Amino acid sequence: MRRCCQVILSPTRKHRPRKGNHAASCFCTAGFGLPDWFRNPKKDVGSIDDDNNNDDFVLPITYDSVEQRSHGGSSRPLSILPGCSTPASHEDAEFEADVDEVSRVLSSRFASPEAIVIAMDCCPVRVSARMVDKILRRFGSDWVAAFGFFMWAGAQEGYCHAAGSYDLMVDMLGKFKQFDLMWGLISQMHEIGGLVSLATMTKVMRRLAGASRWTDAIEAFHKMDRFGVVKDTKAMNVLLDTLCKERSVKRARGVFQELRGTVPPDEGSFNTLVHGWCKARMLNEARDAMKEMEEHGFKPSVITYTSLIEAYCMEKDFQTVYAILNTMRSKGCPPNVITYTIVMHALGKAGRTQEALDVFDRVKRDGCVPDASFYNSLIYILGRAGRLEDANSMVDEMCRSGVPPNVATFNTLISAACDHSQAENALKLLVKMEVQSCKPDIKTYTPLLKLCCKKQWMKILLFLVCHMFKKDITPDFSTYTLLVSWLCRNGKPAQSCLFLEEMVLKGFTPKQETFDLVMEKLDKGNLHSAKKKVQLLIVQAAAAKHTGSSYLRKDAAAAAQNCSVVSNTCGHES
DNA sequence: TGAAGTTTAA
Repeated sequence: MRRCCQVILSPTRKHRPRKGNHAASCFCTAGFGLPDWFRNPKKDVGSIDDDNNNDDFVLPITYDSVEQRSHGGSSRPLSILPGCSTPASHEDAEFEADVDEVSRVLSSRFASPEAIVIAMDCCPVRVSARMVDKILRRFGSDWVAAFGFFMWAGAQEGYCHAAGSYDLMVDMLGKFKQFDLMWGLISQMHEIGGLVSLATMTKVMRRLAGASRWTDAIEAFHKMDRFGVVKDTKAMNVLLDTLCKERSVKRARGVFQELRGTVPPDEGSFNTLVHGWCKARMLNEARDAMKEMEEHGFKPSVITYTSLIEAYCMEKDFQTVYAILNTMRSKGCPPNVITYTIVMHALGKAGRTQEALDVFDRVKRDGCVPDASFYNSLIYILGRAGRLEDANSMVDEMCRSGVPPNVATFNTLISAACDHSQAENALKLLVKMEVQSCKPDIKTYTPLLKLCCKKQWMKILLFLVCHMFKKDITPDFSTYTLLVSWLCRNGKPAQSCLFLEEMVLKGFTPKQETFDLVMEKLDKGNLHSAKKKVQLLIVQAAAAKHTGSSYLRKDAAAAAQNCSVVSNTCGHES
């Protein structure tokens, strides 16, 4: 029997959502909704296992509200459904409608930012800094859409981009390695009138170094006075920190030696270097930097010692760690909550759970006040040791101590619950976040997505993906990679292709092994037409990577039309 | 995000 597995990825004419009823067109008829067990938590979690006779799987194609059809229009369930909130005022409602309208336009794949500018011209919305901010964040993993919108918005009468919006766009172009466009924007900012700040140049330097263009990052520092940004100690420290954090502490030392005659270093400059050497696990150099620090008249501080302690923690040399702690106390530079967090965490990770918990007592004895990160680390250790109840009760202790749990707290708990296959508890925590107005991030979803892939819970996976979109959290490169490979390994190769195509269309270049894995599984499943499509994707991705051009989508969009993992049937074809 | 610490995952 031919099993039909409809996979729709991006909007085609046929599936283009109609205005005003986008929600219903988000999903194919087979239905995606809040799972029953979720509204009825008493139901056995085992029953959420996806019914395998329902393979319809469609990614959300708009960012509009997901419809409430799963509620049957009656009482509102305990819901983390996106789109439930009602705008506070008429103005808010108008804003939300405009944002949805822009999102609808941008969600159709365009060949270039210029094509978006043209398409946007029939979009009657009111541009504001708030809207630009919202759209840039929402399309944070789609630079073509974001930049097209940004150019269009900047050309609207009565509106000028704020410096902060420019910085956001600069950062995004840098994130996607569109450095020519990035520099073009910087020039524009400068010509308009002094909009380039150290904040702007910080993003430039960090993105360049992040792309292993260390020399360009240093060059950017040298030429920043052309844009009216002063090359002072603060600016130098940013460059040093950037180089250290982006795997090039030796270049940082070079820059430091070169600049020392013109830019006076401060305590921060030395601490940055010490930390850089420590992270690179080059302890002799770290100690040398500490000596040099003292020669310059700066005493090593709690920050300096903490960096050193962290390095010995990485070496699992706890004897030296305890010795440094004693030195600190004797020198009148006692460890603080950050120092203790590092030590406790390292002990926990090394499996020395009890010793780690003893640090908690020491902290209290020292009169040191635990903060959220400290508690989060403690929760992580308890979760790792399988003590989930203790981990959860730690949240109560946090609240009692006046330290409210934050995203990382929930993420840690959710991750621990998922690790122990406690899906229901994990999802309850997601609800609790919503109730406590704690905004989830990508790390909130990753363990949940992983669990869904493992268990083949396709409906819940889709539910979560929609929930993410509504919260303006789009999968990043590693999340896409993980979704593709997990689905593949867990018997859902067709669904895996969806994410693979989405990934390529968004301008990410999947790793060769990701392609290889998908091809292998499609081969095994005799999914020949899907295989052809993936072969096309490989070509597209390679072409996009090679040209690095902003027009990569011209091919991608055209290929998507033909290749159509879009509105297509990948069944067994033999 | 960024002079030190916590959460994903290969």
